[in-house]
Amino acid sequence: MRRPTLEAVAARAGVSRATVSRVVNGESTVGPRIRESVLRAVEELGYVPNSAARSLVTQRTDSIALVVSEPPTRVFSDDPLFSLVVRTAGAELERAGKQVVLMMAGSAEAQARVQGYVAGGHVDGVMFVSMHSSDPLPEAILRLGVPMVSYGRPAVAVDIPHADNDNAGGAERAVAHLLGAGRRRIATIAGPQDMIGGQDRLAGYRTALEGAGRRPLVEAGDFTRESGAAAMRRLLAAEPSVDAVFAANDLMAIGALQALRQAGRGVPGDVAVVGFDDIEAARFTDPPLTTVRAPIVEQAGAMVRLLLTPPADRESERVILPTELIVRDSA
Amino acid sequence: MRRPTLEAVAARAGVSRATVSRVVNGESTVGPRIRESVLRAVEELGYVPNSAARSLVTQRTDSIALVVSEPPTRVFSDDPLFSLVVRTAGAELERAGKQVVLMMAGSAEAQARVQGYVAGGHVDGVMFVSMHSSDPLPEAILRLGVPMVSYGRPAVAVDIPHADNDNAGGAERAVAHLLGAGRRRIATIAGPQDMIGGQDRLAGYRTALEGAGRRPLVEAGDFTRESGAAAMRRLLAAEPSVDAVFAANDLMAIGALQALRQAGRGVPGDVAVVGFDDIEAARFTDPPLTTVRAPIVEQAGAMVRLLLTPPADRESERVILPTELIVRDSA
DNA sequence: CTGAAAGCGCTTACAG
DNA sequence: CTGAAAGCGCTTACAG
Repeated sequence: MRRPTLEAVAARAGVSRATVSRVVNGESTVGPRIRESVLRAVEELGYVPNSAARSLVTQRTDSIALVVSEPPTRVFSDDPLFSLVVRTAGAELERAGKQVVLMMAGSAEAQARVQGYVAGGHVDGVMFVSMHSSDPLPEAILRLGVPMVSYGRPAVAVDIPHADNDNAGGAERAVAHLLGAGRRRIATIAGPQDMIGGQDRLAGYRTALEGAGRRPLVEAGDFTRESGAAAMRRLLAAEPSVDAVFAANDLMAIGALQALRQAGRGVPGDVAVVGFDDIEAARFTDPPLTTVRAPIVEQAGAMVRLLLTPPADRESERVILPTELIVRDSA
Repeated sequence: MRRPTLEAVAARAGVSRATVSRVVNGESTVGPRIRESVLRAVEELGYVPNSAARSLVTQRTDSIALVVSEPPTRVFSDDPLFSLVVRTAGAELERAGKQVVLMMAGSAEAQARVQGYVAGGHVDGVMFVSMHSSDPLPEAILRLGVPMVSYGRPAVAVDIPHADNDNAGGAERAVAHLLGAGRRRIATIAGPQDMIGGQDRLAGYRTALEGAGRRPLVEAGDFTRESGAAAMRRLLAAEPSVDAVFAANDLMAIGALQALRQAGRGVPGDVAVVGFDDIEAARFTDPPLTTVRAPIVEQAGAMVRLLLTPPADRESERVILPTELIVRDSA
């Protein structure tokens, strides 16, 4: 079942291939009669342009790579961040007539594959999600001259247009809330320090605490529930007097909630808990989680728009979205 | 910064384009000296084949479309099923040298786009995730003659190779567990009935209940936490004596847990709750959720292998994976 | 407004 | 084992 070609349509409509091409691509310089009959032939034959042929001559692919740089450990975690970013960006890109090629880049092998793919001219641009500071891809793609953008400020030295949110400010506000409620020993469960989100949220925590003349108390996690629970247990062991904890994301806050419950500590009575992200699960914990809302959907949209806008037309190479404290019952 | 072509490599190595092509594609019929010098030229020039040109002549694309057929309402839900399936399938496909093109098909417009894309010869195969019974795509793609597979038994009349899990059996086992624990009034929060998972899990519930001579009590949800909470409230209002509920997925079970908490009912004391899927969140609820484990990762892997295996070499066109009851504290 | 022709960068029979 | 040549299905100056 061979697909019909331009040639076939031309023959059927009794015109040249050039004319069919013009009609198919919506050029206005074709007479109405002819356009009409070409359209009919296209319809009858069920013609759809062969994209490989088209992209060979136009040097465009209308495809964008969405690169998720997560190591295997986190690949099977169920952080909703990925679904949300991937699906929002995907839908927006599709609306713009672009296709989304999803690429995992969590190992050196996978990174090499991504690089080869981009070098092979498969895509017109690349979007980075969840970048780590050791990621060699941005540098490599910069050399290839392919446009790129990043979800969040890049964790590497390469300067990449990006959409971020005010991670540090959000963290500061969370801690200020805890301080304002009279909490004295405020700990944090920090995220991975090779990621911007992890770094900035920790920085915000430190700023707020130090501004109040208090000493920081930090345990690190890796953004999974499991690691949040483990960090909370360490915190409880190291500093039994802890009466509040700011977790760098909601998943870790959920883990902390569980560890607290198992240790017999009441929330927020004994220990107040604040998360970050405001994922849907935050409304269903017991007690419902106070958290900092990260505008994930908006941020993904902004990133896509950045990539779709030619550099000359961009108002700015970076957009920073505000975060907002959502007070529920856990703090 | 034009990328080097075959031509350039050939010139540099002092051989014909045909020879370079053979070396690049790993054919064994090239003399070692020549191969050596071609490889050197490739290296020096940083040559990477242009995939559009290659696919124009080979008629292959080495790309696979992963079609997620969710309507907007669920697009922004954070069901981890999608991340898991998308990322597992993606990683496996990449390992096989295929690229994954992610496509959302939640509206008629989006469906048309997918169809056009597949018709345009962009992909060698398509994988359906989360299919609804009204989906016109399987039929359309069948006509195009492009190979396809489905995650779960297809919800449409088209016969598609697929990897499924034993949804009905799992549901039966869940209800049997409840019956065995002496529960008398066992309700279910069913999933969408235009999806196979929703249908089969409800069927399993009915089979088990009727086998025990009990009357079914059904409220429907749409697989979101919110809908699970709402269904639980309706159940409580309609039948205050309900002492157990089987939710067709964990997210709805989590919603039910919240509604029960708000209604002052103890779990499992007053009402036992069983979910389905065993997503990571199930281990972090209060109390931890008893649920039926769906082998999501294995199922995604099986689906990929099905697509990658030529029809003639397949042992079967459908693989059904077992489910397992995971007993925690909620039932 | 329409067409003839060149060319995008590869692969693959076909000769030798 | 290697090369000359045709051809994959399009688009786009260039003429007219």
